[in-house]
Amino acid sequence: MCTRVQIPALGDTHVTVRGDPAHPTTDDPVRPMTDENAPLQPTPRRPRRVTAQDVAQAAGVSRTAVSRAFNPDSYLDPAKRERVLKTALDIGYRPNALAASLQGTRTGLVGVIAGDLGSPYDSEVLAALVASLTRADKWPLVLGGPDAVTDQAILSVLRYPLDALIIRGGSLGPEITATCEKLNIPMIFAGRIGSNPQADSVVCDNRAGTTEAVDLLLNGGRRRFGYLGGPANWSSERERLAGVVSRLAGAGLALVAHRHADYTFEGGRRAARALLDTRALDALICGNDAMALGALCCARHDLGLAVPDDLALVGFDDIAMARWPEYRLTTVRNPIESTVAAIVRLLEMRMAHPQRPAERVMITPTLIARATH
Amino acid sequence: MCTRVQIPALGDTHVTVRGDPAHPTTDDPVRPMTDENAPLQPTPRRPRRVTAQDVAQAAGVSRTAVSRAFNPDSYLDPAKRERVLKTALDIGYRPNALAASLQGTRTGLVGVIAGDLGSPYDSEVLAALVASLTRADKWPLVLGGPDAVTDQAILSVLRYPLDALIIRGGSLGPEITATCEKLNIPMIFAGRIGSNPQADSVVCDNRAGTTEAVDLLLNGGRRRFGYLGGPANWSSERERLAGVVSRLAGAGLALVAHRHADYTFEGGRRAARALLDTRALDALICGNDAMALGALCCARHDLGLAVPDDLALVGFDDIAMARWPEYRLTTVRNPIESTVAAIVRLLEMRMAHPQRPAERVMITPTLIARATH
DNA sequence: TCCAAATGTGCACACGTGTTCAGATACCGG
DNA sequence: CCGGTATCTGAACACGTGTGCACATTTGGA
Repeated sequence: MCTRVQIPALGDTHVTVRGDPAHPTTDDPVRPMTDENAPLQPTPRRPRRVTAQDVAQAAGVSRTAVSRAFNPDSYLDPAKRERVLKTALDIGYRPNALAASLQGTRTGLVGVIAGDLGSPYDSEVLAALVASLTRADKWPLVLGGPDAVTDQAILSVLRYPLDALIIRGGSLGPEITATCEKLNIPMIFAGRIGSNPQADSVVCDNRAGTTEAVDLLLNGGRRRFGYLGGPANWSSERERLAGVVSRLAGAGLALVAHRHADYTFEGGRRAARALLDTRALDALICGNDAMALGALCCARHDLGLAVPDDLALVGFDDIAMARWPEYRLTTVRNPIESTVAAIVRLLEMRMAHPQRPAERVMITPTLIARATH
Repeated sequence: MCTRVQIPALGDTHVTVRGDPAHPTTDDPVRPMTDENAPLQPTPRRPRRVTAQDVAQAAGVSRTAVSRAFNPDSYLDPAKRERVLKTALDIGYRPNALAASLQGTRTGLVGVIAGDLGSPYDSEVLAALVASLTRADKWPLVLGGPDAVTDQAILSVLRYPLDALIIRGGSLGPEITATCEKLNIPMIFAGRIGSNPQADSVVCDNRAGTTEAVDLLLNGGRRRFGYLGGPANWSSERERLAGVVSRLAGAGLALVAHRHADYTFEGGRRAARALLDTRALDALICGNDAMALGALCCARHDLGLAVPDDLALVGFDDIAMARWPEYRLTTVRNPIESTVAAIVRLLEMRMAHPQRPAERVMITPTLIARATH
């Protein structure tokens, strides 16, 4: 009953505002019946939004003038423009970016595929990326979370006319890539070699990173190396491993032990246990910091090893916690700021020159020596 | 002159594109000239997208049929539907969700204001929220990062017809709230009392949380309490403080010391130093876990205090690191899963019943006793 | 005073989609 | 074979915006 009264009221403003979409009133006789099974109607339509037409009417100008008032490039009498903007503010009008995008303008929407967001490093990157995109007037449509980044989900998000798609984490089926290309949505890969080399990408020089780590430990006199990596099928992971192996080979050494886990603290802790139980190692290099911290925890608490005396430990990424006094983890910094800056730069270049050849930015990691080596 | 030439050329391909996307060749005679001052043209238009019309042409059906093929509610001959979907897949067509939303359908876009994303708890909540929204077929437009959530940014994002706006962190100017209401965009507040009580909100029972923490410490024989809080103007912060103060008062006690910091590890560490230097406390309650960990670090390393023997320490939130063996922080869990579930539920209810009265969900935190009390 | 140039404005179209409505086609009983 | 009905389909409109083009108005100079 209450709603009955309210809806015509709404419809009333509705009617006066526009020409005459008399829908609501025509529907009314039916409403009382449908009210009960309201849940049945699948999705109630979005309530009407204030439009440029409304502003025009309120300000006594043409709709065109309203449009021009909001676009600095178009000409409009300054006084009139001010008046329009004033009344727009009053009645709470915002130009509908979606309707505008039908004209061929950019949408400003950028898809961001963020992976499972489980690891602290991923979270830090996402935070920095979101902040940078916001500053660059690009609005990130974020896809992420454990098991949430399915092909289905990506296809759904591709229904929106995105200016670009940033892939950082998660893997992309080939049909997704193909769809993107057909839809003319440029892709920017970050963190892993782009599966198709004709897309922009930002990659870390993973080999150089772990090579440097091995060097540090060799100089420290370590000889019996272990490696604790992430999922073996990730290309970045393979590169990190390759850096370790090849540098060791250069010194006439080979890995004593070697294992893959899931890039998490707990996973690292468990895998480290299996790796260290034999006490055959004096150095352990980890594929990321979360696992390195897990390994550190394992060494200290589960096995009673002294770090770095009994065991040297090096991580990868340099997450915030690696700096914390409890850990002071020696690690290879995978610099977030430069990575994000590179992504945004590639994005802006791509927007400005859609046809330019793909660029690949290589980020050089730096060794951060702290207290675990 | 150059632009003069280019515009007809563009218009030309534009027309022919339907059948023949001959862009490059037609443009070619002009390109060499425009290439030089290409940066001058402000924003090149978004390249054309495959449309339903293209599919219709390719499949030899009407555009209407294509539309129907993608909407299960509309009727279409099954064989024809299949053929349409097939060719759509071939040429990589996806219905344009934005154009569709002009019809009044929901956009599926949800704004998420995530605050500065500095704290681990915020990141964890964001990750969980993004994942849940993805599963609920809602696509989050995330705004966050230090200094990135300005009123200007929020107004920008309001140009998109959002189905709803989720505010968790950051503060909202009153004019933003007003604009949202005028635009008919429902708001859902999480983590703090909604500034306007007629909006949906999910709040944690902060008072109950810190009350329970004080109880635990009182039972443990502590008497000289300190409190280390976050920014004093946050309502959630005030409630946590109030819980401490009032429970202490109930026991005939008062806070010995009391300080505000910025909710970060380092901030907590510094503030704890100032707070603990006098050694007048035997219990310290912190407004969140990050600061509690900082305080723990300070107690152990900077001051050489034994925790919990010299000092009991309790945090708030229960972030992942609180569980780590290095810390084993006793804390008040601010449950992420229930919070996010509540947000999504409120969102779905609001979508289904736009006119329903505002609901406020209270989340009850639970004390997690670990090793610092 | 008159004309050309400059300035300001509104009409009308386009964008890509969902949906209504009337018309076309197939089916079936008489 | 005919008429009625159920099934299927395409033309046309609406959604909210940007913009080219033509027209209206003002300005300046001779």
